[in-house]
Amino acid sequence: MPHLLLKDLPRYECLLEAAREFPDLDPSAAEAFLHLLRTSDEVFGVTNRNLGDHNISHGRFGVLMLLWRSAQPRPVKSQGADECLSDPRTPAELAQAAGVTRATMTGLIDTLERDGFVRREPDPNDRRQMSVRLTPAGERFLHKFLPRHFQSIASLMSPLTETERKTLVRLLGKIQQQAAALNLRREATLPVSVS
Amino acid sequence: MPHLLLKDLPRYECLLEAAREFPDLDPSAAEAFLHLLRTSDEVFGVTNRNLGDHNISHGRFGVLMLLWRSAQPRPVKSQGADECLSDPRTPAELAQAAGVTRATMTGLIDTLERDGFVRREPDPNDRRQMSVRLTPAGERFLHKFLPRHFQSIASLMSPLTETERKTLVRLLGKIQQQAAALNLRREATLPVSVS
DNA sequence: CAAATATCATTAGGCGGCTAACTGTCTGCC
DNA sequence: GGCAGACAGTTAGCCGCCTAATGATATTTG
Repeated sequence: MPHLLLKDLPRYECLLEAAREFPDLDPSAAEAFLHLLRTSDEVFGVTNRNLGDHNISHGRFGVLMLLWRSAQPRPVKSQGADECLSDPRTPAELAQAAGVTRATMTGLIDTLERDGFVRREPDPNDRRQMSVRLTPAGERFLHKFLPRHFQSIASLMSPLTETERKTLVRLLGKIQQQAAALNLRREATLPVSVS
Repeated sequence: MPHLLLKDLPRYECLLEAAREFPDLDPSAAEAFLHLLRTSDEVFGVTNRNLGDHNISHGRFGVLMLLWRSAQPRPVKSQGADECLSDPRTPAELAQAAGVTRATMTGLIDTLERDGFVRREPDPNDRRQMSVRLTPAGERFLHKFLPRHFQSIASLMSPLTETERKTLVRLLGKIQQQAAALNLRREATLPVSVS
């Protein structure tokens, strides 16, 4: 299920050698970069295989999770301040929460509806909008699948101690912040030169 | 360019709460898992945008890199033991090195050839095989693009010190090994039950 | 030597990303 | 009240990933 390339990562000495030809190449940065993409790809593959056994993809699973969270009755403190996350129900909200375009969400909901996990209902107040909901079958699927999913994640991270996990999250956070900053800077500069 | 979902990660307290309902959920493992996928997706997006400016995708770029490495004259120590990596030339070798299927590689080479970066040539010894080579245009593209690419990577990793980069690579390595082990175990057990 | 098997590249069809363009509906402003 | 613009969802078309099947060619083996 890989989404990107370079199965065999170049050894560090090779990066050093290549850096002689390309002064912009920072070997330790490149090493971290390659390992990050490679590892996440491998991890993605593991969970994707589990999902594949149940004929579901990562994207569809994400939608089900968002809808499931919305469907929870929120027993206590239901009106107390902001909950953990809001309750997306419309395709646009789901797309926003999932980090995907609305067009893509349309496709995901299409297949989920076809497979009976989800139902579209027109919104009585705003006839532009739809309301998407989990069906009982969708809920049954999640209850059956989630324990297995969580076990996979726990197994994947089992080689790391609690401290190491915190360290990993902290380092990843720094990269994430930098990536977001770079993306923002592009969005700020590009639209001027486009069109 | 995201490939997976969950733009807004759940806060740690939410994971703790959810863990009460699902005993299999290990909160720190789930946190690390989500951050890993999210971060790599963001990083992927940054480099993919740079590539997109030049009308090239990550997958195609990987193929060009593999071919470029093959085309290098290897000035010194050219016969001395194993080089950094071997020299894939046929679609099957490229697919193997890139970690995609041969069918996918056919598609990648199709578009690269259409855009003039690559050329297919029949192998005179084995008429089943093709030989894929960089064109001068492909080489020119790499020489123009690589410095920019390396700068992006260096910028992405700039918030991390050398020590932190080593730590990150070490922790990722542990996860990668575990993921590979899980994938292998599946491959060992599944084929028995299949067909 | 011929038949079975393996291997190479490709094709066909599905899925899930994307962008761009379209349709219908609401909103805000004159 | 009516129209311009914003917004929701969809559609169409491209790309890259997959699996499965196909046809051509090598290789192994009886």
